[in-house]
Amino acid sequence: MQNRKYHHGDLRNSLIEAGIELINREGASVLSLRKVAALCGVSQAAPYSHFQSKEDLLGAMREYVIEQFMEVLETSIQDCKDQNNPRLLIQMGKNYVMFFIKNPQYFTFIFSQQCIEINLSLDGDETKNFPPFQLFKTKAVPIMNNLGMSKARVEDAIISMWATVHGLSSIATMKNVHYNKDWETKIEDIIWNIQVLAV
Amino acid sequence: MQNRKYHHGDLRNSLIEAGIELINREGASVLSLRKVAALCGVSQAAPYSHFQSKEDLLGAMREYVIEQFMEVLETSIQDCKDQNNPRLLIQMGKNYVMFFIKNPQYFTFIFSQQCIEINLSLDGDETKNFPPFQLFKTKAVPIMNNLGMSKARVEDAIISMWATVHGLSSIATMKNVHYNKDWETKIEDIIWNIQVLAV
DNA sequence: CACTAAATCTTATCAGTGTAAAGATTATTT
DNA sequence: AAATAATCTTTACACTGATAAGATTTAGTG
Repeated sequence: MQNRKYHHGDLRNSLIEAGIELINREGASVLSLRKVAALCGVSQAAPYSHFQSKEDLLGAMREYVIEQFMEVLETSIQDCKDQNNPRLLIQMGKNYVMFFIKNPQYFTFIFSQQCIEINLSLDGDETKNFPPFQLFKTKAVPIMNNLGMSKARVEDAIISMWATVHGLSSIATMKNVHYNKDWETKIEDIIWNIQVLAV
Repeated sequence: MQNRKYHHGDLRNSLIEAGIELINREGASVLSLRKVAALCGVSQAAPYSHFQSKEDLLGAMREYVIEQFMEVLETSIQDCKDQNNPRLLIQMGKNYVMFFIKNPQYFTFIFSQQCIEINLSLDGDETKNFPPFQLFKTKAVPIMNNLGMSKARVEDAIISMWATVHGLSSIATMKNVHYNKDWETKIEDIIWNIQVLAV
């Protein structure tokens, strides 16, 4: 990308992508603004024309990753014929975990900083809700209603299921985890232990 | 703690405790060796007489926290009369989550760096296994065997249950999480959604 | 077109960080 | 008591996030 031009042209996006490349290559803990700038061929202070702070760039990178994440989750919905089958939730959970297994650095990157807004209740403000969870909730509520569950139990079950899938992602992306089976084929069995789905 | 003596006397432990105090006060992301040293009243390079690197000190702090964590889990075992009742597992899970709700900084501190060794399989090397998981496994296996489950299903159920509890801790300790109920009274309901326990 | 204002980038420069080296001080061992 | 080891201080270096002042380019206005 290094051009002799004074103006880069698309520096904002380049910084985001360079940052993500560095995270995948070296990990988020050793990421520096200067490395990102160097990778884009600009000076150390150049990023400050597009981002107020390092945290601001990290926030934009996070949004970028979450968008990719959302695309993966949405395909798992479109691939399902019967939108009322609990299997849809399993498939979403599977794709949830597999996304982080395929991109191990992303899990801690997204969740380590505690800047994510989450509304666990069924009612309440959904505008600022963490999009992946918001999507899961939207799909899970009608399916669980369909199974004749009470509102309170639906809420519990949604939290329970998301916690399982989320925790599984956390565990599977740990560096020194020993598991002698293939996650892709096993995840489904593990998620099936949620009582709701076994009905 | 600041003494006029040249030798501190118990600097190694003081550094660990000061570091943990700073984590609880300001968070792990802004922790520096120099602040920890200053809090102990010693020079910036003094920690290097006891720890090879910052990461080395963080490792010792992590062990310290995990010990506290283990004590909490072990009391939940001793408080249970019937060691074969699945309720024991619920109680462990409850204490697992509540420990992190009471110490919100500890979750990311322990798990964000990926230095934890975990063996998910039922057989294999247990010596270097993450002690809290190792303890959970030891207690869960006989209880689940008692329920007449196959070895494969036991393994799945253990991972499933731990993932739920672990994920619940991750979610509950996020900074901007909105939940209009009391965790302490609700956790149990949520964990009960694991199929095994509902048998 | 010329001129101005805004946007973008560079070059210092700063305080704070982890870490290493060399030396000072105290404790331990012989 | 002397020698050795352990502990701590001082100094120094490279790297970091961030700011300020200035250079360069682009966009907008008459």
